[in-house]
Amino acid sequence: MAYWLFKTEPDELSIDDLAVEPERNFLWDGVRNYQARNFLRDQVQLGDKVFIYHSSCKPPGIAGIARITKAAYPDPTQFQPNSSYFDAKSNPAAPRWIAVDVKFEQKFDLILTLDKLKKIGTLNQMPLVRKGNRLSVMPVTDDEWCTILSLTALSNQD
DNA sequence: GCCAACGTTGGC
DNA sequence: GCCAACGTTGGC
Repeated sequence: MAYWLFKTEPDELSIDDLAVEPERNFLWDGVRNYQARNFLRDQVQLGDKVFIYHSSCKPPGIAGIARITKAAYPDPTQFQPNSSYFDAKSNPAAPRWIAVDVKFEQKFDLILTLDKLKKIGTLNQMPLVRKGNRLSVMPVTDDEWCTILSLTALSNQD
């Protein structure tokens, strides 16, 4: 089993949205970046755990955990003309964009803010904390996963 | 709302 | 294949 971090704008889909329907498998769609797509297509597997990161909000940070409940399949929104994710150049015979399904696992009591993550030296290899980073699907190492979990445990005691 | 950083596009 | 122009991301 591997670990990941997925970015989402909470206006679109938040950890709270997942938590409201904890048994539902949510389509994780709209990934339109090749590096992120390649991770989804080639490496994300059923059962993997995912940090859900809220971006473009105050404060940005990791809000909780989800689990992969369906591995790579064609993102249906690329073929839906009225979707904002529609891609006229994608061919149904060879779909360009990939989706997965996720399911709620856990919401952190407190959001683990980007500001706090940046202060942890051992996390400085994560693309997330790098200036200008835009990768919306990224791998998380075992060590990083454990470090981040320990931070939530600490912050939740405060 | 600003803008730096980055990825993509398309002319050449 | 280069690279300027453009559009998007996402923190601030």
